[in-house]
Amino acid sequence: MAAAAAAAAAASTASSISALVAAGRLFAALDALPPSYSSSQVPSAVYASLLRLATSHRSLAAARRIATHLASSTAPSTSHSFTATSTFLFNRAVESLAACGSLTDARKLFDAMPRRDGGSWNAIISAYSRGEEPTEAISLFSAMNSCGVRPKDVTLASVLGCCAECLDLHGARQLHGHIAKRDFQSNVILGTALVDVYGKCFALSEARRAFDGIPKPNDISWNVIIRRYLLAGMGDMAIDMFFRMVWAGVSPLVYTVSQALLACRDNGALEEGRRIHTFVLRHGYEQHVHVRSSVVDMYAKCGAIDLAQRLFDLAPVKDIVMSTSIVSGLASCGRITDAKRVFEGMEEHNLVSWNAMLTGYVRSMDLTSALQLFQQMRQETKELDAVTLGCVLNACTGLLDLGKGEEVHTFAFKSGFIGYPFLKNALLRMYSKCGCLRSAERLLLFEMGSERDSYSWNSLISGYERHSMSEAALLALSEMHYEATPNQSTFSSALAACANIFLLNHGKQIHAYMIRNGYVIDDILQSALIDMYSKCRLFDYSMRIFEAGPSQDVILWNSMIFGCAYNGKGEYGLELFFEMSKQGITPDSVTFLGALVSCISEGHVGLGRSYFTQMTDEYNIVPRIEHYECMIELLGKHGYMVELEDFIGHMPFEPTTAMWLRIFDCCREYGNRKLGERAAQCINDSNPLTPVRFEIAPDYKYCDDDSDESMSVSWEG
DNA sequence: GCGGCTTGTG
Repeated sequence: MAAAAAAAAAASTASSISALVAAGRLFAALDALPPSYSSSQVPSAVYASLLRLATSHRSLAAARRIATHLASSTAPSTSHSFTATSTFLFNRAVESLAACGSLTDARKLFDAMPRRDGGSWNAIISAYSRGEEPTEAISLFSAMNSCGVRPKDVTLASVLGCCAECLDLHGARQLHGHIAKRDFQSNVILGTALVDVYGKCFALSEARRAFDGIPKPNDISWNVIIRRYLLAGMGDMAIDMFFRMVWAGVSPLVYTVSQALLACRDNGALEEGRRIHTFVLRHGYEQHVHVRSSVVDMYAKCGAIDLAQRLFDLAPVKDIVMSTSIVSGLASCGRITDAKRVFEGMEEHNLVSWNAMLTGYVRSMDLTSALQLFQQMRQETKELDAVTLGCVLNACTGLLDLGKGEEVHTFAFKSGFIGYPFLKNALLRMYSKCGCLRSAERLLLFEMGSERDSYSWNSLISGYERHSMSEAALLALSEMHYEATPNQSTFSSALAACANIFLLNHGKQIHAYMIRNGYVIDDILQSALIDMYSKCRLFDYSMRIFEAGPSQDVILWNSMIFGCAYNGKGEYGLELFFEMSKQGITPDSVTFLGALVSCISEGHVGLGRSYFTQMTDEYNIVPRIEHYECMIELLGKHGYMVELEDFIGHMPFEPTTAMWLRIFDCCREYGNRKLGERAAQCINDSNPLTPVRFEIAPDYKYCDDDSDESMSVSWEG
């Protein structure tokens, strides 16, 4: 009779709790729970519904009350009374505590359970894997295996996710073993999770094997392998997989189409990009704004800028992303004015579009405009980031403006953007180029730590090389070896360093090292080798390298023309100069410099003058200081003093002190007093502490254009 | 989920 009454009371308690739960009144329902010391039992369905409600309210307090109630009323100290039902409820409580934010509570409850099943392990492992402690999830997984509990597919999937997060390749391989043992390989979700974890750990061949092991990969599986290839920098494989996917009859996700187009962009794969574009049009993907943007971006970056521009003009909606793609595309192929027009026509600008325009100016070497745009940007927006600062730094680097570069450094430090490694690299490069090698060293050695990479070392090495510290450059190369892989840039600077100090054997060793290790000797390396061998007087070697790769690259020809000049074969250099124009290769300012140098050594004054005219008038190349120096040398060395005076009179700037010194010497040699005294005056103005005095050399060479001088020469020791 | 981001030759 009493038992029946108790049962009835319990039933009524249960139904009133259920009603409160149904009404969503969590705490009222909790208050209705019978005291845990009473003998009245709460049905498991009620606990379960309470826990669900606590979880949906994310109420840790509620979850704790339920867990405590559950623990005391199931009396876990007597493990024989701990039934499968209790285990089930405890598992739900563990999940709920974790979902409400307390991994600690979940873990305490899990540890207190006298009996656990696969679900318990799964609950706690999933909790850790969703929380911030993937490593703990992995070690719990090992503990579970030691207890002889066989993992379920969901557990394996969540632990795989943890391995991906910690880049735990070893763990992933072990899980792969479990998956194979349990014959879960045909499970497409697990198979895909495996591909993802291998891919994240950059073990792409294992990722591919796992992918190939999935009997029927779905769109997500394909998406994962394509994305992983792309993120690992293997764009060619990503593109290949995209076509295989289409071939296999699986419809790509919109996201996957964008990824494939990105891969084409990164690889400069215009042809494949075109094919994907056709696919996009045929299958209606062009309605997705992301895909359309990616198509435009792909064309813009693969050199089909006109096509990109046409698609852009036709686009019904020109959003900020697509416009930014066009701006950067136009700027990167030198059409900076067009880029500016699109940029100024945009309805709105954001950080990325400002940065794109800034980068455009920097790439076009219009550095003053870059700095002006930065000023404008500062006025119009408060936003700025590490990329912005990197652009400004690059402008400072190009202008060799150390002062402004240091200002950016200070700002980057104060604003915290210096935390971006690539910005530290930009700083390092700025200091290196500006010849401030001490600051560059300090940055690399003491402030970059593990962040330094081949970019950092390359900047330092090339800085040393450019600033006559060739030994330091080679020393840095050997130190770099311990922590970063040298690349083509590294070797071209190192070869230049060898050339500077005539370290032929060292240069040969670098050459051999590159061949042994399968480095591609591209045009720039080839020209560095030509330069090194010809400066070290191994003219035959440099000729052999020049002739080995028939190249259209003007740099290679430039190096060879200079190589001839170093080896007293100016005539041959001039033949090469003639030959290259015959082959349709456009000479650049350096080519003309080489031609002028050859004319100097061979005494072809008239030819040199006509090259100078040709350069400015036909090729619209603005002569640099070096060209003017060459012309002064050409005319002065061979005694064309009237022409020399005329030439410097027509220069757009006053000759530099170095030029005046050379002119001074030539005037002494050829007995030109008027110009010589003017030179002396200029030299003394700029260097008053060690004045020079003009005197005609006693053995001066007579020059008929200068007749005002007789033999009234005085010579003081 | 699309856009901006560093190293090399004379």
